[in-house]
Amino acid sequence: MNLSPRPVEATPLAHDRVYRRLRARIMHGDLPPGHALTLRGIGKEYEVSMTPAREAVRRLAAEGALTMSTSGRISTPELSNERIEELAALRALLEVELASRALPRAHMALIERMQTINTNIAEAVAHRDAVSYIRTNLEFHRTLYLRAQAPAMLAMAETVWLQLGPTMRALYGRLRRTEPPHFHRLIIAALRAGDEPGLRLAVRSDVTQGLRMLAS
Amino acid sequence: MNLSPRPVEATPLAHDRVYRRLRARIMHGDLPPGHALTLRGIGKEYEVSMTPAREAVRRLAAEGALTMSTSGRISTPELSNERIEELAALRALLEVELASRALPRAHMALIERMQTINTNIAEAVAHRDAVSYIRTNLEFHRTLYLRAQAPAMLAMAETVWLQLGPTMRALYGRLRRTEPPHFHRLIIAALRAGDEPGLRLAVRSDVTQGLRMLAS
DNA sequence: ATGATGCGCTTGTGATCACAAATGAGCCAC
DNA sequence: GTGGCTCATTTGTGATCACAAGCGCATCAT
Repeated sequence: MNLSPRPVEATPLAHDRVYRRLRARIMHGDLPPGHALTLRGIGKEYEVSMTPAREAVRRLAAEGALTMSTSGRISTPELSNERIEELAALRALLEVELASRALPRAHMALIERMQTINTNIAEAVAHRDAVSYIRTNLEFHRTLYLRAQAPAMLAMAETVWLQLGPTMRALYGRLRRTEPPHFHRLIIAALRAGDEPGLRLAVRSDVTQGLRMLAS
Repeated sequence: MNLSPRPVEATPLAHDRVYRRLRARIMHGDLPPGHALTLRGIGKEYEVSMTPAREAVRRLAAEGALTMSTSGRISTPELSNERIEELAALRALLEVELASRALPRAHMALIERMQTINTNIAEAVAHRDAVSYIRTNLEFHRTLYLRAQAPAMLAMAETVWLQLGPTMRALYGRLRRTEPPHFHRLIIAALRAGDEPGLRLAVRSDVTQGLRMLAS
């Protein structure tokens, strides 16, 4: 048996580092729709060669976080209105189910953590910081969904978030919002009350409300 | 403007060929759970170098069609019962919605095509051919869902099929089935009648029935 | 017989390179 | 000025290579 003091920290793998950092930037709306990227540029930025950069890009393209033209040029996607509506419907479908599964497992500590995150969201809104707003908003949802104990379902929801990242940045950039998300309070209230139909409605409303106005 | 007689057939790209052929094999149950693969072996089989083979494998691993050990070894996944049940729930969630969206667009020609496919399924069952059974069964579902005009949703459903491919092979291999799928007839009947609740129930039953017995 | 040990070979990773295609800026003709 | 053409540059693709780590088998001691 191997009892040698093997280092615990796994994955110093180059392509995985690049993938994760790029993924976070895209999901959180750091890049606008249609933004162009190059393999050599990515490699230079993350101090790797083209090979791991290409693997990271390929994976993100497969997940819909990046698009590749017929000639292989890389850019963030510019979604059609039909695609946006479909992704919003997917969010509703998946996240309502995730919330419903998380409800029986949601104890008080979780609800309080969500409330804390909600104040951070309000802060991001006050500072007109689109990236912070998107990131904390997703953190609010993910905190709840982690309790659903449904990793494949959560992964699919995150893939949808990823595809919507650049588009959400474009939305929240031009949307002059002043109040923190209203439906988050309804979600928290439904969680406290153990009200499943109310929770499903609140999540569906929160998810579709913001995205309905994306259809410019 | 470019009026040169450019060849119409796009994508002679090596990594894409490898990806598609591997994906089809996995989705249709050509490989059992836990089957090991190597980059050099794949490259040799499809007459490419390691580079495109690795890109194809990475993409399939990202979609859950392959698993990579901490040391990078490649194999088809061996799913836990919890994961199987979660994927079955995802199938139900997504495919019920897809069927529901396809219903108003399903004209007679589509229903007749589905019926033809259904006879092919019966034939595969009669021949005890697991791969043919899985392939024609998925073709039956995809034919319906294509009418939903929801490409992102269909892509997610196919990702679930992909993850279940090897496991479904293992199931249908040991399951001695004699009759063609019963719920397919209910799906067709609901389509003819324009009965949406009946269609949703039939699809959900068909999807969960086969997978419920996967939990050995 | 059983378990540990050591080693050779297989395997994935990432860098580099040659190549072809496409892009875009500059130039020219009208 | 406007439109089309040309060419240098950028960019993605895929092959090859050096390297390190892991797996598995044979060997050996007990």
